[in-house]
Amino acid sequence: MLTQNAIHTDFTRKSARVQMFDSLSESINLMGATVPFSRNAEIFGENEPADYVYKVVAGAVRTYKVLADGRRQIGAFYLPGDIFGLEAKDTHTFSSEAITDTKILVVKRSALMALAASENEVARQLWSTMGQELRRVQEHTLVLIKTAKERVVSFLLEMIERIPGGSQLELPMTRQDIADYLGLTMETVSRTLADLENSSAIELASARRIVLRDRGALGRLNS
Amino acid sequence: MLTQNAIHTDFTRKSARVQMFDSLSESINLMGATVPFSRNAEIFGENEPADYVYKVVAGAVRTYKVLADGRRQIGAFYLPGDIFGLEAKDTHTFSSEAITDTKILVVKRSALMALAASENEVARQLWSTMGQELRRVQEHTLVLIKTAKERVVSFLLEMIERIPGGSQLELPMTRQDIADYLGLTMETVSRTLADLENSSAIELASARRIVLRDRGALGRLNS
DNA sequence: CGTACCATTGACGACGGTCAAAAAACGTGG
DNA sequence: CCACGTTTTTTGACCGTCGTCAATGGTACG
Repeated sequence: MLTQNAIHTDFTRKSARVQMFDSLSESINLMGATVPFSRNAEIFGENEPADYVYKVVAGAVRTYKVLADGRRQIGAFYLPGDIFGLEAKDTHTFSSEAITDTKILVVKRSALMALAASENEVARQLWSTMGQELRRVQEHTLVLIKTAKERVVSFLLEMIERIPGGSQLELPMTRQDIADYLGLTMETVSRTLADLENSSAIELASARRIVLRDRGALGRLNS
Repeated sequence: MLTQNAIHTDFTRKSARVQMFDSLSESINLMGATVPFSRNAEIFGENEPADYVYKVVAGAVRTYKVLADGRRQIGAFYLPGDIFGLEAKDTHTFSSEAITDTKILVVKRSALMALAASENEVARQLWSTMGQELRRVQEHTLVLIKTAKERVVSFLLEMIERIPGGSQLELPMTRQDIADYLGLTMETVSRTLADLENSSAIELASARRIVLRDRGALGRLNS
C-alpha cells in the first residue's frame, strides 16, 4: 500500500518550532500528509516494510493477524488521536485496515527518527508511546483469560473511556470485529450483550449504539 | 525488594570501551551487580518504582498479575541472557518472581538511561529490546485464542527454541505456571501432555523432562 | 426498493473447567 | 540412607460455558 506521491512534505522549517508538551503528536501533525482510506481498505500489511508512522485523524482502524486456518485476532483498535504502526524493527507485525471511512496522517518513519535524534523530547515521547502500546497489549492478554461476559464488559468499559460521548457509545466496528478482538464468536458477543440488556446494565439503542445504564454493575462484572 | 547497597558500581571507565554489537547486554554485565534470589522469591512487585533493569544470569523468572478473584496470568518467562523489568513509565506493570534459585544482574535504570544518552548504540538496543518485548506479548495474545492442545504445543515449541539441549526439554516451571501462562488449568495442561505422549509426539521422561519426538506432528498441531 | 451485509436467536454438542482422590516426586531431618 | 510430610502431578467423573450450524430478522446503501 501507499504507493502514492503526496507523502513527502517539506518539514525542516516547521519542525524547528515544535511544542514542548506533545511534541511527537505535534510533529506528526506538522510533518504528516493526510490520506483518506475508505471502509475496509488496507493501510499496511503484515511483513511489509514499516516505512511510515500513522496517526488517526478521523474514523477508526483495526490491526490484526490471520492464522493459517482463517481465525483472525484483532490486536488493537485505534481512534482519533491515536498513533499506530510504530515498530522497533523494520517490518510491520500486524496488518491494518480502516474500519470506517477514515482520515490518517502519514509520516515517514525515517523523518521522525531523524527528528528524535535532535529533539530530545520527541525521542522521549516515541519511547513513551511504545511503552503505552506494550501496556495496552499486556492488559489485553489479561482480558483474554476472562469469561465471555467479563470480556465483553471490559470491551465496553475500554471503549466508553476512549470514545467521547458520555454514557452513549457509538461503535464503529462490527460484532465480528469485537469477537475477534475478544477471542470469542460474534454469536457469543451478541448473546452477551443481550444478557447485559436483560439485566439492565446496558441498553441497545441500536446494534451500534449502546447506552451504559449501570456502570456500577458493569464494574462489578469486570471480574 | 532490593534494599541493599552493593548495587552501585563505578562504570564510567568501563563503559567507554563498550562493544559495538551487543552493547546493551555488555553494559549490563559491566555495570550490574549479581544478586541471588531463591525459589519463589519476589524480584519486584506490581506498581513498585521501576528503578532497576534486570538480566537473568542463571535460573528462570516469571512475571505475572493476579486478578481480584485470584486468577493469575503469567505474562512471560525469562531465561538466562534475557533482559526484563525495562519499563517506559516509572512503575512496574507486572510482579516478578524467581521460578528456581536464580542469579540476576541488576543495574540502575538511571545509569542505563544516562549511558544511552551518550552511547547511541545502547539507546538503539534499548529501543530494540522494548520492541522485541512488544512482539513477544503480541505473539502471546495469538496463543491465547487457540485451543488447549494448540496452546500447549505452542508452549513446547517456544521453550525448545529458548532452552538449550536439542530435543530434550528441561522445564524449570510447574504445571500451574504453564497453565497460568496459557490461560488454562493445570489439569488441562497435564491431560494435554498425556494426549501428546499417547500420540507419540512427545515423551514424558519425567514431569519436568520432556522429549520432543515428532516435531513435524507438533508443528502441524500448532494450527 | 431490492440486495448485500450485519445481527440476533435457537438447538445442540464438545471442549475445557471444577471438584475430588490417588500417585509420584521432592526435600528434610532423624 | 531411609522414612515421612509436603508439594506437585496425574487421573477420573461430571457439568457449564461457549462454539457450531442454521435460520430468521434488521439495516444500510446503491
